[in-house]
Amino acid sequence: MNITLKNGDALAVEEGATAFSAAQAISEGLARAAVAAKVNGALVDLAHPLKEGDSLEIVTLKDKEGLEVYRHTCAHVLAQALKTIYPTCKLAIGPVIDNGFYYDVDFKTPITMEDFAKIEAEMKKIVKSNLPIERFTLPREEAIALMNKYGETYKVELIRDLPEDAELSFYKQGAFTDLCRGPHLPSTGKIKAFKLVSIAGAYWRGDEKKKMLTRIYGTAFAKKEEMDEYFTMLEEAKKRDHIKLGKEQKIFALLPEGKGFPFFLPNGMTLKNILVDYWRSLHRREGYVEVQTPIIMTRTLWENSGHWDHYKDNMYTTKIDGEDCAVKPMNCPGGMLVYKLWPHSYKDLPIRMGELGLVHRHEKSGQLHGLMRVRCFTQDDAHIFMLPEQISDEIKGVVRIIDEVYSLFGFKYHVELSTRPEDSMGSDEDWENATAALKGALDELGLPYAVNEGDGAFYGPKIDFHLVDAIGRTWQCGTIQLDFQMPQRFELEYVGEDGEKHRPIMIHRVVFGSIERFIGILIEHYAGKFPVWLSPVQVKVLPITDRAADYAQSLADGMKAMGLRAEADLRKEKLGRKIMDAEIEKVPYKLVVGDKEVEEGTVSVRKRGEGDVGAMPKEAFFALVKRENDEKVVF
RNA sequence: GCUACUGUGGCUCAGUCGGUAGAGCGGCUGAUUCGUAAUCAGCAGGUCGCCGGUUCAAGUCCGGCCAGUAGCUCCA
Repeated sequence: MNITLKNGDALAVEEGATAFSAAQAISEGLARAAVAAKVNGALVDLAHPLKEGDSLEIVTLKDKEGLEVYRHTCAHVLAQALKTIYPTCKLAIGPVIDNGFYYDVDFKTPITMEDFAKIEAEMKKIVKSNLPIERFTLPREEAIALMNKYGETYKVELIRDLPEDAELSFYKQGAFTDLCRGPHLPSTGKIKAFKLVSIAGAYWRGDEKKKMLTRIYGTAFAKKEEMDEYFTMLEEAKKRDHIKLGKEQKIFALLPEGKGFPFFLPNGMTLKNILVDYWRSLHRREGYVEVQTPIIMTRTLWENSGHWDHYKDNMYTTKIDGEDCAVKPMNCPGGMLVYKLWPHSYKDLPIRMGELGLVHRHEKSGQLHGLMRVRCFTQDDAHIFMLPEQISDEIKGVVRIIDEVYSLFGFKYHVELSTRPEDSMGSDEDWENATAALKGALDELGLPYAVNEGDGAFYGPKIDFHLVDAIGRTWQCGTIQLDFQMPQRFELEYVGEDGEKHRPIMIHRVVFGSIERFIGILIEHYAGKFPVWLSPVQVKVLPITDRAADYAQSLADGMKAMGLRAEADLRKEKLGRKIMDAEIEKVPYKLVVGDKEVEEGTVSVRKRGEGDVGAMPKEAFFALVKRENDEKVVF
């Protein structure tokens, strides 16, 4: 019989062939590398039988899905090891995640990371015995009976919650059987490199009202070297931790007196102001105006905007002269009020109204994390009011800005479209139109995107931008949200060409997202080594002796006069010490000046990451730094 | 908020079986004027997160609270 391979070739295989035997027919090497297969597009086990006309793709560890199958099997090996060592533990779920896998387990007595060695040893034993992994299915009642027999009450609950007609598949390796959709490796011996990573509490089914189980995280890689690389990356991420660097480089401070409310120190403020200045000049160029609306406004406003209904748990409230008020968690209602101050003509639209708005949100205490998750932050917000026919151009304009900004910092990014969440307001029709409008703009731009069902804002669907940092982690920053609700609730209007009143369309958008968080991301992205244009101190002048002090100071002053950020280190320390301190501060340029430089009017330049790069006339150096500062050079 | 872990001078950390607190860096003072990652000496600085308990005795053991960290849930 014939099957079609992924590349369109036909392959003749015997009756009763499986994905594995087909792989063998192609080459023994491919069969060895195979971990799973895709038959007619669906990921299946290698033992999956083929029938006439099937299309087949062999999945190896080089494929994302292949690695997932591999890790999933590793999760089962973990589960088997746990059941061997702790026969009374109950298994919940054991899925694959981005960098590995986990298994949620209910232990009679809790375990700790100290037990990992013992568990890993048992896992190694299972891998070494190279147990074949077999799939079988059972009718619902028999499946429940089997899991009850093993005391797996969580699995029983899972089965009961599956749809009536769902196929219940099990995977058996040695004496261990687990409910699982699969697919899996053909045998446990295929696993080469794995490690248990950490342990944490996790609610059964993610519900904080349900029991907390023990989650054991692990990871697995095709080769030991790849795993080592991964752990090296984690170490690197640890070194870049913005909380650590933010403290070392005196960028921000977190104090118990303001839990979740960061203090910005002089260096951090320099950084923040640079970003804000850049943001302002960019938005001026793009035809935005800027407003500032109050931080505290009356409860009635928040009721009108819908925030009171949908967001009040996260809002700080207060009373002023007996009137209920709330601190803004979002800027939009203020923006609506500004729009309504005077009548608008269709000729005025679009109005692009920016606001660097300080918002406060009561996040749960356990959620707070450095600058990444705080209780007050500055959104680089803007509301664009427009005619229906302007939607596409405006969205494209915002996408262009976001692209320009992220590229400036050397970020790559990907895009997601988030649709209507359960807790939301507005008619289905509005939501469909809004979602279609966003989709249309993305399609016209040819931007690839993933759809994130149910993850939109309560007032409208959104396009999210996830940027990828220097070590491959992703962060959600920019969003574009289309909103039919606010204009209705606030009865926004413009007078059209026909002399009639119409309702404008509105989008909310942010580029940085939160400036505070963006700074956190930048710290980790650059590992604290900011490019010249972002560095709080760009140049440090280091006189070797007191005789060069005046010259050093004049150099620093000269650069300051040019709008650069320079300092002279006039301490009575040896040069080595001054260099070390400036290196620790991660200053991009150090200028060593001694008698020779004073006499010649030169500077000896030491560049961050490169060391001594030789002497040059001071004017030449000034021009060089000035250019780097103005060009916003990224490295 | 939940679970686990952590909390010792400004910072990084040591402190054994409960016996009354230690280092380095930083700061201050003095000396040193030196060419590409730590000059030397002296001095000051701590209710060991807070409150309570056990004990002749608590940084150390127990309980509560506060704060932080890793996750869960949520989210920019």
